[in-house]
Formats: sequence, structure tokens, C-alpha cells
Amino acid sequence: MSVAKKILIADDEQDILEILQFNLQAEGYEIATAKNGDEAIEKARKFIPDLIILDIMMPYKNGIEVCNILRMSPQFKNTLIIFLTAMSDEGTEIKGLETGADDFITKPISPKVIVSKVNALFRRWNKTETPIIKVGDIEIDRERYMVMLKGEGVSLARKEFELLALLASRPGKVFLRNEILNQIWGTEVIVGDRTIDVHIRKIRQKLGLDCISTVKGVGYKFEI
Amino acid sequence: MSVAKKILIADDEQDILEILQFNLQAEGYEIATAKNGDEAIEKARKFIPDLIILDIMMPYKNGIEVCNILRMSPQFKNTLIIFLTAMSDEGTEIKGLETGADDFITKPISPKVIVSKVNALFRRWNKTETPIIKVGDIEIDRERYMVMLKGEGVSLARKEFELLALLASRPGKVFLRNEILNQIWGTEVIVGDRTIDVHIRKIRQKLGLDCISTVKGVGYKFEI
DNA sequence: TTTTTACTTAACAATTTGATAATATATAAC
DNA sequence: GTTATATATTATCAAATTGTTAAGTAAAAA
Repeated sequence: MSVAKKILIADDEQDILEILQFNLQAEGYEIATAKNGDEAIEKARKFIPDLIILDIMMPYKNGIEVCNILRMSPQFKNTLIIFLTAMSDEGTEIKGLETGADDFITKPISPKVIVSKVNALFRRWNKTETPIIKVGDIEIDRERYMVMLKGEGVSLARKEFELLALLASRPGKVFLRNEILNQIWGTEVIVGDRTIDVHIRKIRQKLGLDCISTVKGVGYKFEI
Repeated sequence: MSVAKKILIADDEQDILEILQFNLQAEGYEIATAKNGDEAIEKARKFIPDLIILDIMMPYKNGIEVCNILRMSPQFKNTLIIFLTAMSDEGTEIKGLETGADDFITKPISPKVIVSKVNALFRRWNKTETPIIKVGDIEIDRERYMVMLKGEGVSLARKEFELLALLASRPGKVFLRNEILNQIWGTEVIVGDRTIDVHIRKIRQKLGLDCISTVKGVGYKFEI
């Protein structure tokens, strides 16, 4: 199973924020919210979402401005952006699409429609995006199920690979043991306490590199 | 620039057909039109469009039915489909997306919006599919159903050929067993667990070359 | 009809993987 | 420094996965 996709929602109406947050969380997405343009930019930089839902009309920088600013930085070149627009102002819609938005949704919004669109966007996006993670000397190619260490291929078993890919998907972030269990083993399967350790050990052994560090009492993190 | 992309538009309202045709033609697309569901299917088979714009409400098979029928044939597995829906009938929209549509547009339509969406979709989908795949010493001609190995023709049975062509369509990518089953056998047919293995074995045998590698617990990939 | 070909399945061998138990080691708390 | 707790390490074994061969079936070709 892959990592939960992150979505940032920016809207000045509290109701909409809550409705969207609730519905998208129920689909398994990880959500952050912002109440205005400036906050949206700030949160985007911290949260690094895969998708940003931007209301066009917001105080302190509108959605289009936010989109333009974010798109300038290479970090957000490939981030999906959906605009939320109050009326069917055609000019705005077009402008939005040309700014680099990937879709737009007209208010009043319907939770089901939004969830559908979001799912569809990710489905499509998954196909085109290259799932390669590069950190330092390590290159993790989820499509090829390959790990390259200084150009040399290292062969990991499935669980090992998935575990490494999970940790490396967000270098620096500490993954709780529970998080790891949920992501790799799912909620149904129950495995013993030492299972994660053993897999971690095998990864360390095979990579011969100290890139996974233990945070005692908490979990593990990937770092160079 | 490559060959003009082909778009089939199916709608029972003459006005809409004309407006869309005019606008999309102006963008350089090659257009075919249909006035009802049956005609849409017929034209699709002849015209082999890259994108189909389907009105939901049409006489003789509605858009969803057309979509379902087309998606059954592997020829249209990767064709883009956009639904055109009259009112924001939420249920229909959802159903459409789950049927395999890639997007939907709500009437009343705006030519500009549609052109934008179409352009955006193609931009995203721009994975040029060549009928001939060349990797190393191997040449796979999907049109002629022929495999050449170092200039020598190798004769593969149909399933073998399709399997090889699928794997070779993206060298390096690991295809999950499920993916393979869906692509080659379709969702309806159910075959045993060892079927894929046996075909893989035959391909390996006939090619006498180690170009398909197993990723245990995951699937197979084509590599030189 | 007979023969050939393509496809699928069954059965078993070979291999790999994943989980656990048992023990050792490190780290934090006292 | 000692104790308690968490993690590391290793070996072992069961389960899951794939490889291989042979054989059966149905459709196409001769």
C-alpha cells in the first residue's frame, strides 16, 4: 500500500473547510487547512501537499495569486491544484486553467463530486508521475521495485522495500511503529512486536549504510 | 508536432455537435461526430479516436452504456472519455467516473472551458504509443504481431505476444499479476494462478534470452 | 477426420519470504 | 550504578510464491 496522499484546503468559509476536511479524511487523505491566501502559501511550504484545493475568492491573496506564487517554486511544479469558484465566471475559469490549475469546481459544492474528482485526479496523476525517490546516494524506484545505491542495484524483499519506500517518502519524518504497521501491514493483520525491527535490520544490512535511525520509544526515520 | 489527435463527439443536439466540432477543429484536432449511442460505437470502431466526448442523455444507448461497451474491448482500454451531463445530476456524475470516464463536463457548456479541458487532458496523457517497440536486440511489432530477435523472427502465440508486448511497453516497470490479468485477460475471465507463469516460461524459452525478471511477491518486469 | 496449435490446469519441486522466539545489547529512569 | 524498558541480532521454521513438467481441452488447420 502506498502512502496517504496529502491535501491542503484553502477557503475562507469555515463550513466549507470542515465539510471538505471531513469527507476527504474519510477517504483516507491527510488534510491541512488554511483560511486565507497567505496562510495557504505558508502551510503549503510546510505540509508539502500532493493536491491543493484553492478557493478563488480569499482575503490576503486570492487563489490565482497563490497558485502563481507556488508554481514559481520548483517544489510545486507538479503539485495538483484545483480551484474552487463561486460563480461560473468563465473568464476566471480559463485564467485558472492557464495558470496551471488542473481542474476547477463550481460552488455550491457537493462533497460526493469533490471526492470523485479528487480520486480521479490522483488516479490519473499516478499514471504519469514517476515514483522515484532520490535521497543522497540512494534512489528508490517504486515502479521498478529497485533500490540503487551509488549506482549499484540492491535487491530488497517486498516488505523490506515497502518499508524503506515508506520511510524514504518523507525523509526526516519519524514514523511511529503504529503508523508503519498500518501502512505496510494494514489494520487487519496483526504481527508481533519484533517484526518491524527485523525488517529494519535487514534493510540496514543490505544497504550497508546508516540511513535509518531509531528514535527510541517513538519509531524510525529515514535520514542520510 | 505529431499526428493530429482524433476526437469523437457524440451528442443528440445538433447545435452542440457543431459548436464543439468548430472549436476543437480550430485547435487542430481531427473530429468525428455521432448523433446517438449506436452511431457512437460504430464510429469509434472505425475512427479509433484518442478521446471521446459522450453526452449522457442520448437515444439508442446512453453515454454510460456506450462507455461500458467500448471499455470492454482492449482497443479502447486507454482511450480518454469525457462525459457531458445536462444537469448536475450527482448520481450520474459519480457513476460516470466509476465507469471509467476520465472527466465530465456539466451543461450548459462553454466552448472555452471544453477546449481548455481537452488540451489539459492531452497534455497529461501525452504518452506516445508506438506500434513498434525496440529494446536492445528485441523488436516487437504490435501491428504485425511479430517479434524479431537479432534480426531473426521468433514466433509467439497470441497470449505470449500480448504478454511480452505489455511488459515491454514500459521496460523496467513491474507489472503486478493483477495488472497483467486485467490487461491481457480482462476483468471477466478468471484463470488459474499458474497461467501467467507458464506463459512467461514459454516466452523465456522461445526468446532464449533473459529479459523478463521476476519480482517475487509483486510481479514481472521486462529488462535487458 | 485427423493433426496441429494455443491455452489452461494440475501436481509437485524449488525457492523465497516473513514472523517469531530467544538472547544480547543499548538507552533511559531511578 | 542498578533496574527497567526498548531495540538489535540471530537462527529457525512455516507459509507464501514461483518454476517446471506433463497432461487435458478446445479450436483451427490440414
